Amino acid sequence: MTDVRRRSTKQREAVRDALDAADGFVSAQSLHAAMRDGGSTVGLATVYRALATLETDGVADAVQHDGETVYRACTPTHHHHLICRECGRTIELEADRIEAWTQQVAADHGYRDARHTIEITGICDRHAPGGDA
Amino acid sequence: MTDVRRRSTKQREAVRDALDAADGFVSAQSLHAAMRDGGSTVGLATVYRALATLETDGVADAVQHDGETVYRACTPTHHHHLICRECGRTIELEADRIEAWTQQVAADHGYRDARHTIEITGICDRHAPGGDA
DNA sequence: CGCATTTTGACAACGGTTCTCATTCGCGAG
DNA sequence: CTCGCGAATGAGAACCGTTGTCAAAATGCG
Repeated sequence: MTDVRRRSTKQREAVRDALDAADGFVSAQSLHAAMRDGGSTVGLATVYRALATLETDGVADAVQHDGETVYRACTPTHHHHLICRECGRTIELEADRIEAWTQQVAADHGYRDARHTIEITGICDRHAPGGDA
Repeated sequence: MTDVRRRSTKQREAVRDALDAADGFVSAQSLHAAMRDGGSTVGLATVYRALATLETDGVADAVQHDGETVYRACTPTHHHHLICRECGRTIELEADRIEAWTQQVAADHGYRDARHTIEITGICDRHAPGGDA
């Protein structure tokens, strides 16, 4: 399952570079825009495809955000995110306890090959307490 | 924040009923189809709106599934889900430890009003181990 | 080099969700 | 009970992110 026949193309590399250069999470569209802005002529569909393969390869991290799929170059270690609902500032979290817990829970119920998604959102301290609903 | 001016309409009740009657998670579209199938004339947009308010009211649970938002009548207590990737069979989970952990982590980083999303997926034991990738 | 195969790019098509807006309905006031 | 205001509805268009199509170009192996 890991030996996917895959050619190396400059487009895919370009997407990967752009993703590395991006600060936090970016959507396929904005990444495409940024690339085009930087002189690249890569097509939108290609960006989508590249991002998908990048995720499959474990190089990119995909998260659903408000109906949009946002990607991010991810560190090799498994982690989760703490995201500010106001500004999108993201902090990476690692918690072995939680990893263990999810595996345990899945196993307890007879579920194999457990994966999990954990996202914590909040309002970070850079925002005045009275400013929002 | 909890006193949203809200009228009670038969449409919303119908949606709520339909959601209660549904087995597991259902999309707005399929719920609408089921309702129409059952003689209701509620519009699709209304189903979307009702589902949204239902979620706001804590009566329904929304989960993203493959680009679709699926809803489910949920128990009043906060919980998460363990979902089979093969058949969609769902088990509700409750874990105070995890709740506490998320709050703690958010607070540690100066994030207020923390919310979280936790989904665990796996392959449940009703499926033969050798059948899939 | 030559060929089989993969990948690309432009754009159409798709699907889910949201918006628009005139009409209807709920519900409190009189 | 009736009136009236504003929320809720419904039909369909509009939106938007994403995926499919398909001919042309690129890749890499022999």
